[in-house]
Parts: sequence; C-alpha cells; structure tokens
Amino acid sequence: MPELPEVEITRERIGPALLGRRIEGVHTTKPSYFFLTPPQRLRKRLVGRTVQALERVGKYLVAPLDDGSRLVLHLGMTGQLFVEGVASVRLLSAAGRAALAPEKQGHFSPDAHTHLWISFEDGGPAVIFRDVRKFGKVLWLAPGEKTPRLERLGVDALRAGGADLFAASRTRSAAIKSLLLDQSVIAGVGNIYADEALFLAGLRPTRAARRLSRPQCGTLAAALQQVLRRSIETGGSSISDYVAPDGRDGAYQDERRVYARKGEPCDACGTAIRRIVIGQRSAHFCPRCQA
DNA sequence: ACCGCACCCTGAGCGC
DNA sequence: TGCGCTCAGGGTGCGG
Repeated sequence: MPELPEVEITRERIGPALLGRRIEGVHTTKPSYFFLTPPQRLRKRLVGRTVQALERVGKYLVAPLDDGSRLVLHLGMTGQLFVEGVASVRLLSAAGRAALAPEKQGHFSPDAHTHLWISFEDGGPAVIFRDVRKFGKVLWLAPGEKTPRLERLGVDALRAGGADLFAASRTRSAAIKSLLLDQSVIAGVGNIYADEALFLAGLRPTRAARRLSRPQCGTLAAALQQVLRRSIETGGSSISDYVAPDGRDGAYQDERRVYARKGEPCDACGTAIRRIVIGQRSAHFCPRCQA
C-alpha cells in the first residue's frame, strides 16, 4: 500500500498524536520478523521516552527520541499507523465488518494484527500500528547506530531530478520500471506511482533503462514529481488497506490513469490499458500513448 | 555490477 | 459452502 505519498501523509497527520508526549506503555504481539528489534527490548527502550521529531526517509518513518536513540518504522504492504479512536472500515477485516451492526462498522478494537500499541502518560489517545501481512517493520536504533536499510537508500523521490535518473540508468539493462522501484536509486517510489509517472512521461515500463535519453530522463523525473505531489495533495491512494492516521481515505486512486485499470480505456486515446509482469510486479500501461 | 527469482505473510475474490 | 487458485501500494538475500 504505502508509497512515498502515503508515508508522507502518515508522517504529517500522526505527528500531533506523537510529538512531545512521554511514552507510558508499549504493548506488542509476540516476536516475529515484523520486530527487527524484539518486542521485549523495544518496550524497555521506549517506555519513558519522548518522541522529538518525525522524519520521512523514502518509505521509512524515523522518530528521534529524547535520549538520542531513534525509532524506525516501515509500513510494508498493509501497515496502518493511526490514532486510537479513529473510525474506518479499512481497520477491520471483511469478516469482522460483517459481524458488526452497520453503525459500528467503523469502530476499531485491537485484533491479532495490532502489533504495536503505544500509550502516553498524559492519558490521551494511543498510537497504533496494525499490519495484516507483517511486511512492515519496527526497529530501534541506539544513539549513533546505523542500519543498512536507511544507509543504502538513494535520493529521495521528491528531490530526484533528471540528472539523477540519467546517471543511475547508464549501466542498467533492466526495465526502467524496475529502476524506478529500486530504492537504492530513488527512494520512495512504489508500484502505483512508477506506473503513473511512466504513463505521464509517455514511456513504456519495459524500456531498458540505459536506452533513455537525457531529455527523457528529465521528462520522467518531472512526471514523478507531479504524480507524487498531486497524490500528497489529495491524501494519497486508498485502494485496499491504506487509511490515514486520522481515519480518512485518500483520493488519489480516483485520479489513476493506468494502475489497476487493465482493460479499461485510456483517458487520452481510448485504447485498452494493458497489464504485464516486470520483475515479479504488475505493470500497467497504454500501448498507444507509451512508446 | 547487475539481474532474476524465491521467499516472507494474510486475506479477498474468483471459478468450479 | 468449500476448495484451490491468483492477486495484492513492501523488501531481503541468494546464485549466476
């Protein structure tokens, strides 16, 4: 679910519920690879701490704490970071939803997928991290400690220019779509926005990266900026799981030109959108508009 | 270096 | 109703 725009919206809206509040309790599910830092240690390190800032690095959220350590979060595919008390049907499974009366279907209560529950000394609402597939990650870093996960990220997608793309693509024979998804090249782009940017730039996702000209790299970088910024403006894409920390859906899914629109007519020319597979991921494009 | 693939996990939706 | 299958905004690690 969450790509750069969704993570950025999450950062902005979870901030008020997190910053400056002293952590009283941390409740977790049992150890799993979701916890890069084991739950028991995580609890020990977090209780009594105060979150001083919240930064986004690619698709990661990084929270510096008052003792110089850092809490690192990644939402994976189905991660949901939100404030206790918000209502959204996306916070319940279809089965759970069906079991409730319609007027209660937005109400969230902790379930087996609620891996992190952070409560605060001020007694206000908790911050909750739920993730059905557990592809998300929680990691605590000691003061000064580094992690390859952050170290190897390339330039943030909101700051990536044509020159970055051009330089990174010269030796790459792989499809440009795969290059866009490579977080060590450009950090933050995922499947939706890679497809949408390639459509806007008029480029086929299958094109070998090294075959792009300098101007085409410029066009693609500009398209990426436009797509990402517009998605942030509209609150991100809520396609199946994504919900903002305040419980609201994004609206960018309504502006998609190609992603998950297989068989539908292209907005620009009417040709049916095609879906293919590139690097084990789906790719969507208009066979007429994208060369 | 770089590329493709297996794998991590759960749930929804589909055809039969 | 149930079964088996495919699919899903993520990333890592391996061998070639």
